[in-house]
Amino acid sequence: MSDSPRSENMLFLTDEQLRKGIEAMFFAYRGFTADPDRILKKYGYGRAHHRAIHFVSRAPGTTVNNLLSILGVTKQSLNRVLRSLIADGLIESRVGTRDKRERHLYLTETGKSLEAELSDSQRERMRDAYRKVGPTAVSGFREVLEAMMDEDLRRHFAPAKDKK
Amino acid sequence: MSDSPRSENMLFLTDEQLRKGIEAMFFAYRGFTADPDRILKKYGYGRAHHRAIHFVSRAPGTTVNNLLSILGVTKQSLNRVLRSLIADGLIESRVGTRDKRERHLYLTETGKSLEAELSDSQRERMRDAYRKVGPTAVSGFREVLEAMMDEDLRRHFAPAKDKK
DNA sequence: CTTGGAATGTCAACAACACTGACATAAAGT
DNA sequence: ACTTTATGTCAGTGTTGTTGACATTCCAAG
Repeated sequence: MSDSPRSENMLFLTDEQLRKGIEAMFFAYRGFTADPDRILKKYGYGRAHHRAIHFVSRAPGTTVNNLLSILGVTKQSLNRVLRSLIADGLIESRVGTRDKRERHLYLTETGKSLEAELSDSQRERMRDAYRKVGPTAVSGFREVLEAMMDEDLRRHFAPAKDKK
Repeated sequence: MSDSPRSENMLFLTDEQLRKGIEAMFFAYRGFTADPDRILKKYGYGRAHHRAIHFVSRAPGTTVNNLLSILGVTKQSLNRVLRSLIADGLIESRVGTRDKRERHLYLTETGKSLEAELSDSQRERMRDAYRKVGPTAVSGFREVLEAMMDEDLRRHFAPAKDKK
């Protein structure tokens, strides 16, 4: 391998290419959060509320502790957000039946409707982007994202991926 | 095309697939910023400082106004960050020669060294992810990201892409 | 030349949301 | 009984966004 047969395949690993990837990530994430941010502002909420709503919607009945480990914030920080969502009637907190220390979280009808409004807007942007580039690019996109996550995050993300 | 030959190619546009893409974006971005965040904390800086340093490094001599339109924040917000970076001797602000209202920004040697430390760590993560998935996936990744940006952001991002 | 507006940047005050630390309560496990 | 776990709360702090007010500089119309 004197002439390094792989070298032509490694051009995407130059510092310049990587810098472009970094900036693309920055700008894309901004675009990605722009629509929900606009909607949230109407209701006086922020991104933290969106994340809580999203993951409660994805896993109804989840506990506060579950949410904490997924979101990776402190309980004080999460609690401030949950308190306002519960007070406003978007999230319902039920004391656990088996373990009464736990609080299980559910979206109310109002909560579901905000969740739908938020995820519709975000899905629409993602759908537009996906449609533009086609399934092959999308699959590459997902591969890179998963490779970029921390290992412990991947666990939360795709727990049922081994059914291949 | 009575049986819709494209339908099998549209499976990646289901709500479930889109939701997964949304979450992947969330988790990947967190991993993406984790390393720089750790480094920045050592010096008492935050993400805003990173962004300022990054774009000053990319375009030395840029003006505050330029930076504002790229970063999409208010000038007051940027100014606080710039002030501390200038006070700490990481960025140098030179009054414009042609237009004395403008301030042109440059990294000092100290600034360059922090920039290198930050971008090295971020590039390393991106390089690892890229290596894992290969050039085809990377190209798809970049395509989706660019499609997901806002149009006005894409302008800042790839101004010299027409040399095809 | 002067005056007034536009562009550029700075300072001050405030809000959102993350953090740490300390503490309270209730329930479960040993 | 004692410890651990799950949750919630209070107080304080830091980063980063916001708006408002203001200073400086440039430029162009009178």
